Amino acid sequence: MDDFVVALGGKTGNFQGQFDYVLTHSYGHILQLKEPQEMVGDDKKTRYSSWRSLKYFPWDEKDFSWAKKIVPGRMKTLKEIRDAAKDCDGIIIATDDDPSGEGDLLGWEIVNAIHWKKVVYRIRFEDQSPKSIIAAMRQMTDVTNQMEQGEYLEALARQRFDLLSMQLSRIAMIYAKKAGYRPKTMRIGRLKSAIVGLIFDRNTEIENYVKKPYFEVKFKDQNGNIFSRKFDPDKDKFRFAEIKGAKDDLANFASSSIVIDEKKLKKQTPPPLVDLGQIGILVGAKGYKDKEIIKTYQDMYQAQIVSYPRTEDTQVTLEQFNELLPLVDQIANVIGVDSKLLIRRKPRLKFITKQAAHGANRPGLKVPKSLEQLEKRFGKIGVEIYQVVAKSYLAMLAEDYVYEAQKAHLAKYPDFKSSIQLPKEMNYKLIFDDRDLSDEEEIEAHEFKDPAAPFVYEGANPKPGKPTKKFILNFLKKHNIGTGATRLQTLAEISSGKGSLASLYRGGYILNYEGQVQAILSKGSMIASPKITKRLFDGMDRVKRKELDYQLIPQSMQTIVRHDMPIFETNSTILDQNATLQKLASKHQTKTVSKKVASKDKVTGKFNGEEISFNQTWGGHKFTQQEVADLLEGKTITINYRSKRGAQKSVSGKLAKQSYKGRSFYGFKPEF
DNA sequence: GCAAGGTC
Repeated sequence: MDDFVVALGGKTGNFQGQFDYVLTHSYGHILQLKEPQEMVGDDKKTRYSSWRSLKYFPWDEKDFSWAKKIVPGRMKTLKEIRDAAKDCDGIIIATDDDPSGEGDLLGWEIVNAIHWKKVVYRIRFEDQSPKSIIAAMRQMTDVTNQMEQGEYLEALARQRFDLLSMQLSRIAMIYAKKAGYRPKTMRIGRLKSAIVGLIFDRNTEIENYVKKPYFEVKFKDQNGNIFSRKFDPDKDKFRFAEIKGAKDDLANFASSSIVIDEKKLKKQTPPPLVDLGQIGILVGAKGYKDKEIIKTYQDMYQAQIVSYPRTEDTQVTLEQFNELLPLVDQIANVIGVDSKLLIRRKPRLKFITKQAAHGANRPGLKVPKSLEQLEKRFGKIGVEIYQVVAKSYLAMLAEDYVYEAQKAHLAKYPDFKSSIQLPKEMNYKLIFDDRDLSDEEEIEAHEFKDPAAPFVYEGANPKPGKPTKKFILNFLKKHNIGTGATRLQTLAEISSGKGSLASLYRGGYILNYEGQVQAILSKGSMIASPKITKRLFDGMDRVKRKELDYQLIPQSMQTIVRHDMPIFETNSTILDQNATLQKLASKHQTKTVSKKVASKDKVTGKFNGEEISFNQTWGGHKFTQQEVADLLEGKTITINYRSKRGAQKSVSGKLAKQSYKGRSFYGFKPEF
C-alpha cells in the first residue's frame, strides 16, 4: 500500500480530478473454504465427514455450498476494509497482474464477505512504481458482475478442484487400513504427491541399483588430466567387464606426448538472480531449516532489507535496477565485496524485463549498517541470507568470467582426447560462485603436461543421485509447479510437523512411514502425476478466456477419483511386498501404539462341503491365495507369525471349527 | 485426520 500512497499522493485524496479515494490494504487470503462437512446439508454430513467407507466416493461437488469462513486472526483486517469502504461508491481491487487469478479471488472473497452491493472495479499493476500504478489506475475496468469475470472464475475453479482433492487422502487411508496399515494421516494432493512420488522413485532406483563395473585403458598426463576414447557400446570393444581384459589391453600402449589442438578464450556471464528455492539450497547447506529461512526472509522483507519473497520474477525492471544502483557500493561494503569488481553499472539485457510486479529476489532499499547489526536483529541465518541475496545481485554487476578452453589428443593414439577449462579472469566468480547451484562437479583445472601414461581405469554404470533439495526444487521448476517460494514452502511442509511425510537424511530426502504408504498407494495415479498441475493450469487458462465453464474443473475431480480409486486398491495389495515399507512399519510399531494391525478381511470358500468364511490374517500373517486353498482342502500348513510379545515364530496348523465366548467360528487352529 | 493458495 505504501507504493500507492506515494504514487497517488496520500492515503486519501482525489485521483486526477475524477474521483475521491481512500486507500486500505489486505493481507493474503482473509477467507478460506469451510470444511467439506460444513459445506453440505444436514442429511449429507455423515457422508462428507467419513473416513470409513469407500461408498461415499467420489464426492459430488454439487452437494457443496462452497461457503467460506474467515481465516483465524484476519477478522481485524476484514473490519478495517469494511469500515474504509462504508461511505464509498465503489471498490477497486488492486493487485499485481498474475495469470492465475489469485488476486481476483482473494479480492472478491473480501468484497463478498462484507456484503458489498455497489460497483467493483479492477486494476492490475505491472510493477509498484508510481508510473505503473497511475497507468493501472487509468485502465480501471468494471467487474461488478463477478460470475462474468474470467480471472475470478479460473481461480475459483482451482480452489474448488484442490479442496475436492482432499477426498483422495481419505480414500488412501481406507485402503491402507484395509491392507492392515495404520498411518497417522495421509496427505494426498497434486503438489505434495508429486514431490513424494519423486522421492519414492529416486530412492527405489537407488535401492534397485546394481553396480556394473567396467575397465578400460585411459591415459593420465603429469598434471592428472585424463585422456580417453569415445565409447560406442555397439561398435567399440575396448571396454571390459573384467579387469583382466583391460590389463591385457594395456600391453598395447606406451606413454605418449600430447598435441594441443585448440586454445580458445571463452566467457561466461553471471548466473540469473537467485530465487527463494535457491536461497534455500545455499543457506540450507549451512545447516539451517527451510522453515527458518522462509520466516527470516519474510522478517527481513518487512524490514525492507530484502525484496518481496514470493515473487515469480527472475529478472528486474530497469526502474528496479536503477533504484538499487546508488546503493550497490554500500551493499558491497557491508558484505565485504570489493567495489572495484562492480564495473557494469549499465545492466546486461538478460537481467532486465519490461514487466515485473515485484522483481527478482534481491537486496532491499534499506542497507544494513554491518553484518553485526544484521546478526543482532535476524541472527546468523539472517547474515547468511543477506550474503547470498546480495552476492547474487552484485555478481550481475561484475565482468564475465573468462576461461581458456583447450582441446588435445595423444600424438601416438589420436583417438584419446581430453579437454580442459583454465580460469583466466575470475571476475563475477570472485563475488558469487554458482557452482553450488549446479549438479556438475567442478574439477580443479591444470595445464596439459607431457607425457601421458596409460593405466587401467575402473568405471561403473552411474548410480542414481539422491533426491536432494536441489533435485526436487529443479524438478518442480521444470514442471512449472509453484514459485521459488511455494516450492521451498511445500518442501518444508512435507518434512515437518505432525503430517511429516519425509525427512532429510545425509543430503537426500527419504520417506517416512506415512510418506512411503501414500507413495506406494498413489503410484501411477493421476493426482500424483506432475502433469495434473499443467492440465489444471491449461483448463484455468481456458476458463479465463471464456472457452470453458469453470464448474467443469471441479467436476473433473470425479473423473480423477474414479480413475485413481482402482489404482489405489491395486497398489494396496503390494504394500506387503515393499521391503522399505516393512522396515519402516516395524519402527512405526515401536514408536506408536497404532501399527500394522491384523486385517479383519475375510476369505470365503467351501470347507467340508459347507460354505464358510474365516479371517485371512492370523498372528499378523496374511494367508496367501495358495494357503487359503490348502486350508480349505483341510491341509496342514506352516506359517511365520508374530507372537503376542512381538517375536517372529513359526507354527503349523489347519483350518478348524472353534469357539470363542460361546460363539463358534472357522479359523486357523495352530498345533502348539 | 485431508489441499493449495495467499502473506501490510
